[in-house]
Amino acid sequence: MPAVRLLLSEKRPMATERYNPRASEPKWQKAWADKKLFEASNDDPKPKYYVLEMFPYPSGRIHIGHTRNYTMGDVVARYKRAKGFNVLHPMGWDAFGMPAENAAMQNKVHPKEWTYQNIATMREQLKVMGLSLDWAREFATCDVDYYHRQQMLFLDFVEKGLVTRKSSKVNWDPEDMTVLANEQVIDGRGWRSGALVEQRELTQWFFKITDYAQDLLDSLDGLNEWPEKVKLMQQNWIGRSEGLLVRWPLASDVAGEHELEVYTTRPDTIFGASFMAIAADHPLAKKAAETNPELAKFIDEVRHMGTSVAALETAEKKGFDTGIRVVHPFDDSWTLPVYVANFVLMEYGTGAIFGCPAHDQRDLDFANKYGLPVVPVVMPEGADKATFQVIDVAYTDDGSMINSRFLDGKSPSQAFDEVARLLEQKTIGNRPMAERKVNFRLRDWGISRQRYWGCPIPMIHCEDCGVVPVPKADLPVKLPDDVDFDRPGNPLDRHPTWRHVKCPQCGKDARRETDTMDTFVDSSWYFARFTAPHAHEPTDPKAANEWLPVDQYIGGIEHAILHLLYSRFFTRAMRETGHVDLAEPFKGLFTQGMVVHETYRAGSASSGRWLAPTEVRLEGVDGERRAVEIATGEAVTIGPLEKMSKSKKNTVSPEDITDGYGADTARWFMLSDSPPERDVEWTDDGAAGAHRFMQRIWRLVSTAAETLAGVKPTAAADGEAGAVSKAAHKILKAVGEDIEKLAFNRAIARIYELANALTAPLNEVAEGKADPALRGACRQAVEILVHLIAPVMPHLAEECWETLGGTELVAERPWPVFDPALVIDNDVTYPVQVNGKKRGDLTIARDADQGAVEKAVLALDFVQKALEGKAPRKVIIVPQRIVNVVA
RNA sequence: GCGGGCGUGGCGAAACUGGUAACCGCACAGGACUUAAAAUCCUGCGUCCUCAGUGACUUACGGGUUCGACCCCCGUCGCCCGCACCA
Repeated sequence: MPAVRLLLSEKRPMATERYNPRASEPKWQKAWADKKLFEASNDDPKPKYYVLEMFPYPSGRIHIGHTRNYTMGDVVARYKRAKGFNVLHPMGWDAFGMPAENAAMQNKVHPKEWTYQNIATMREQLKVMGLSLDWAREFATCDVDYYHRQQMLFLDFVEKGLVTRKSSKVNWDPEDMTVLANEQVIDGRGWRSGALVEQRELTQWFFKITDYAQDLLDSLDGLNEWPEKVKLMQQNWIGRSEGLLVRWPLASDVAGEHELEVYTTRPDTIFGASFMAIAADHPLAKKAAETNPELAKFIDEVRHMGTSVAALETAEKKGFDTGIRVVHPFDDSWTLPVYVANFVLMEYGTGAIFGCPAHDQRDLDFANKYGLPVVPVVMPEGADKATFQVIDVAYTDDGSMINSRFLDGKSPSQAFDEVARLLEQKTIGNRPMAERKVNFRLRDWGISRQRYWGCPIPMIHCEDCGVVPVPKADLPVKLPDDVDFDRPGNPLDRHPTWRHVKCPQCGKDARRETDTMDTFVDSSWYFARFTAPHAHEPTDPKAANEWLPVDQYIGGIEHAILHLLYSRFFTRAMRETGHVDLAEPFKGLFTQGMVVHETYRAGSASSGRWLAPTEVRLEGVDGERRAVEIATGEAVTIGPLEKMSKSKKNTVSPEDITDGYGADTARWFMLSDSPPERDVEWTDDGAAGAHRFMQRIWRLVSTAAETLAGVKPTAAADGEAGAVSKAAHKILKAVGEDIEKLAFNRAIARIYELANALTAPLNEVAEGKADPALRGACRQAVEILVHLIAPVMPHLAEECWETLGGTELVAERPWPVFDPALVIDNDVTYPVQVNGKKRGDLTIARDADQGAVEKAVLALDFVQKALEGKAPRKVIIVPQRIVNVVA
């Protein structure tokens, strides 16, 4: 091959060899690393910029979705660095979690070994991408060094009263002998074992996130660089509601109880009440069941139904009359029955409600089933009080009160206030009959997991002293290495020695807490640790306060609620304990779309074998796309675009692209075309197109390097050279703005435009037809082009820059500055509309006043013709935009 | 059920948020170069028509507001996401 190439280059002196990314990319990566260009200093006086992508779980290999995420962050990091910021762009590993233990059980490999091997593999994969990461700050959450600090934080939180231990209902997998998160329960069964999940009462550790519910809700308003969608999701998750606690007197005492407390957001409908409903595990229900075997049986049934999520969704409303009666707060002669109902949850409010069938669909379904009265108390404006009735659709809108005695005629909100005011004055058992109460859907965060591969909770159980924190001097509580996974359950629990420890208070034999922390704890503060990853304390407050908040956080929408909410809570808790001095960790948030790919099945679309893209050949026949299985030659059904997954085999690995085309092509393709928040479809054609463009840039620049050698870059204002300079400066401005807005697809479209605009002038230069002004303008434009591609195709940019004679690296050069005079044209071309339809153009001096524009427009042929000699009714001139003549 | 989003050429999309609808790319078609192919370069590419114009139509569909609507308002249809017996 070398001989042929030599021949070619002799024949065409300007021809250049194709750019070879496989040779160039490692060279430039080494050059950046040697100069430590991406290692951020905590003492740099430049303004800071912290860009962070959600760190990966070391599952085995980097997924193409990861590379899209990190490429976006990298473009921002490289751009901000060029703009003169001190950029922090770190990377680490969210390394604790179930998959490592599952691997241990299946493949007899220690979770630690499995995890660190995966990290080593994935780190190398990331390095191939040429990301401008500060590897000096790398850590994994399973490093003792990291979880040591997490234990310190935990103890600080305990001291501040931010941690509690309480009993709560959990999903328990009896086969794996562990607690499952709600997401891990599928149709009532454990996602791994397939065993029927039980509800168990377990004593667990909780972070008191509910203490911050109001603040977490209120502060969403200030997060103006967050997607509205994410804020809304968090708002719904926190779920604030304003209502009234109402204490209803029991008609007669039940085992010493003489009131029933309910929570309602609709006290205005109190005269529409027709029954009370309490949860199956409400104390009153339990007491009533003691003397009522039928009721006990019903409660048992409800409990069992409750375990299956699927059953819950379709369950019909069921109730059981306890025989207990309550008295209406406004009418001593009015009693209402108390039911145990399957749709009332003990976890929300007080576990008891009053049912107002006319204005709540569930209550209505229930009332209709059990023949309870349905009395409308709110009617829509204009309805007739005498005839308005509710049959099987509850009325939940606004209106005016009816059938409600002294409330009649008021609005529901007036009635709400009136009921609250009156009941607050009445008393029952020395307490007011009602009080206003804000309720949240948000629950405290249960962090106990009966797992090995997590951060040990640094607490000790002593028979005499109770639960005692591990003294800070004794930290870290290290995970023992000698564990076995032969049996299900938590290996820490059955370890021969690990759990035995002396009580730090009394010195007697005690035992360690064997639960470990939820892995969401690990990811709730890693962004703060990056600011001083080697500090002895969890943070170096000075460094943390200087770097934080993260200016731009980028990751998947799947973390919209849990991870982001927990991190917001953690930052507040860390502020409380003096580790940071801010509440909101992420100033800007961006949620990127997924990388999707077509799916292929041999034969049938519903049951055929899944085929990988590499097993399929695509062909176009009569404009129709068809697919054939390479091995068999048989027809393949092309399925819809789906998230890449192993089960559907529609995955493309980063190496598939980097091995052939190089990292720059992969980076460029993943950011072109689709807006970053939307899904992008991976196609071979698209990747090939990106690679073509990369070669085209190389040809353009290397040709220019020969013909423009020694030419001084100079902007021109007029003529052909002026057009080149204007194009370059306009696009320079636009690309900067687009990157600031993370509109990478638009930035890339602009770069294509610049390359297109430079092609003809550069040909002229190459053919020796260009004057000095054009040569200077072209030289400058090419240099701008190289800097514009640098954030996305950093290796190619370095190669180009070197070819142009640059001595520094592009990675250490400033972003070029556009000349404001060159981005405005002297002339404006107005589209001219007649009655709102475009009929032609008018090109006129930019500074022409409205009178001059109007005069020129009215003189145009097509305007004259349209007006038929009459005067226009109106001429609308929007400066620099458009002219509309109304005939 | 509740909350939110989206719908633009064959495809991914753009339109400075009320001012020329379709930038840029992919695919496709024609041409140049070549013995040939690849690569590269040039041209065309929303639909329709009396194949031409300063033409008609066109942003899911139907209305409205406006000099002017992909953008705002009302209604209909379709797709997607989140939460879900939350009182």
